[in-house]
Amino acid sequence: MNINLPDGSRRSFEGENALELAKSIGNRLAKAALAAQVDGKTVSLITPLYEGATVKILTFEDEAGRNAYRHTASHIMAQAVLRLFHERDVKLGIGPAIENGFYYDFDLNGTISEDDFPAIEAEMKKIAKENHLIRCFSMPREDALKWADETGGPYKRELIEDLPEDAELSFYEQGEFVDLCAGPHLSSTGKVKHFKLISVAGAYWRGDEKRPMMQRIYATAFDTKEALDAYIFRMEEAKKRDHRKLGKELDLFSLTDEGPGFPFFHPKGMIIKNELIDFWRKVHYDRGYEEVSTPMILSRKLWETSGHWKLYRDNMYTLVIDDMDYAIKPMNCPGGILLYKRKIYSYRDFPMRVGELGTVHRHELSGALHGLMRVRCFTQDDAHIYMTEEQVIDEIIGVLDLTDYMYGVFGFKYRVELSTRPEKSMGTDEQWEEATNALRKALEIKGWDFKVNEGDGAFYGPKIDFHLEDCIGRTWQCGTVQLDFQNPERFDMTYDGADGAKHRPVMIHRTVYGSIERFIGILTENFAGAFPLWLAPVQVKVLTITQRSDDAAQAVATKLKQCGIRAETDLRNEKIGYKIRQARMEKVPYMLIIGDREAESGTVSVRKRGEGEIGTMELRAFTDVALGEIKSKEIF
RNA sequence: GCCAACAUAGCUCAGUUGGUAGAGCAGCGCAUUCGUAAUGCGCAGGUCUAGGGUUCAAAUCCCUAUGUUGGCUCCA
Repeated sequence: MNINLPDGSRRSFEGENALELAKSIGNRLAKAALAAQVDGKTVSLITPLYEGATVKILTFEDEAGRNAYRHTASHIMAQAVLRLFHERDVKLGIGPAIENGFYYDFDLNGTISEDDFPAIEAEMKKIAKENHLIRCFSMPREDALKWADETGGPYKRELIEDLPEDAELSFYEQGEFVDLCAGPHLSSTGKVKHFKLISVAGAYWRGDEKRPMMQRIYATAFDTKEALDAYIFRMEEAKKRDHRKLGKELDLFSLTDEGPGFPFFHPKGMIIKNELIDFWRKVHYDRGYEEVSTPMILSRKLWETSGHWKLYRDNMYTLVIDDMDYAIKPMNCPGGILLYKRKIYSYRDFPMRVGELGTVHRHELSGALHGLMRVRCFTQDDAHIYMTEEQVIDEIIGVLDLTDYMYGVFGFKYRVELSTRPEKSMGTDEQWEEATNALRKALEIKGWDFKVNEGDGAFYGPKIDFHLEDCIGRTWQCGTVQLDFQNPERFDMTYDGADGAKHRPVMIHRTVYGSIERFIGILTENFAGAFPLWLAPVQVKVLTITQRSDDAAQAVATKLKQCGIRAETDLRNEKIGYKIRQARMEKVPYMLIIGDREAESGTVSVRKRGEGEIGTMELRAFTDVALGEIKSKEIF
């Protein structure tokens, strides 16, 4: 048979499938081969090839190869669960490969716990060792439904029913186990060698909270033991950077049982928060933003006008004052709009950029709370931009540039998503269409890659979201740009146009940090607590070797503070090694060590975080370096 | 909110099959005055998350509540 290889070359070989092709190319490739890509479609290695096809052999290096490997591992896991718990009426859900692993959803009597993992893993090893051939076949719809009723179960039946009439219903079989599955899979169970079950969790069937809750087993699989061990080690290491752990160790913030989801900021955490705010103010002032502040509590009437009372009620904390209903603000916009309405605007005032560091309260579900990442009280670095329709694209681009610039200062990579109309929303389809297109167009002009997130917009408009990663790769939405055609109408906002007539302004809601709390969480994890100098709560620690140098050390610290550098002294009667160790654990960027020699010559011995001793110098030389580093917001 | 697991000193954690609570670090005191990741000795510190129940006896077993963790849902 003749086929084309990805590099464009043609190849003839004896045989009919990709496995035989791989063997003809080389033994190592045949061993590493997991699946094949035939004219762009991923298939099993034993799927027959056809004359003239372009074929790429997939290994664990390829995403599609990894997915096939892990998908097969998930079938092996399901097979093991069926064997072990056959008396518990196991019904299968779905079991896909995901980033870094795979899962399978089960519905069964009783619960699966982590205590069951060793038995499941042992059974999986057995199934792998039995080395069942994995065969793909398809069934007519009628037979497939019959299969579902007899063995597949109600969830599989639902999946079959939801597939289009003309869809091919493919099944994969390994030993006694058969599953409805689009595939592709490895050629046999023996190819799956290194796997580990990670956790069990509840998961609603098809992600719908009104449907039954399944038990999901998360697991991972790799092609070599080394890769599996390395992954497990990496995850363990990553957990050491968890902001909840570092927040406690570095004394930045805390959460108490008395206020679930309501964070407390300690003095050191407050320094970081204030530095972020100072930076934010400077950047926004430079870009033509003004700053306002609106009240925490406003009346029900306002929230009815804005639509929150109807569409956001479950998340609002309400209270009664003088027999009238009020709500603690869950968003800043309605208050901001009241400010807008205090006077009459001209088109000449536009675009008008109004910022607000607004603290909002939202009743988030208890199970959703997560350190500083998901809280019930947080400060948004909000801003509302009022403009004419012609100014919309430029203003969106301005916000995208601003966000890109600010994230760049922290060295963050981010992912962009465009979120469209949700079910609970207001406005006409045309308005949504127009607003969504404006956002899309701005992204296209920037030439940025973005993912469309259907139905994830705010209830008053579509949005562009910026997502940042935490220590173990979970992403959190931070910055957002939301286009709002609704509120200007609901609040009857106007401006005077060049034609002398009243016009409706367009409104953008936007944040860069998103929530200062969440951003601090992301910062902490990304820097593993070793904040760049400008953010470090303690920038310099002055350590003495003996108490003879106390006066000199105190003089140095005073001088540093006069220069605007956050300095602390450690004058305890302890050995220098002990003080250094402690300052290192506190991740202080610079240590200045003062002994008799330095005290006498008026110098400081400098230790830099991550580098160790960098030499003895005049204090003035050190402050020049430090102040330069602070000013430039150097990351490393 | 839902599913599961967990909750012991300021922190990190021990605590066998139920027999009445322990370590390290941190803190305090004393000695030591030391040159780049831990000086020694001593002292103090806990209604074992809360409330019920079983038992002669509960940190340990059972219920309930609260909180936390991993997910689902949701979201900045």
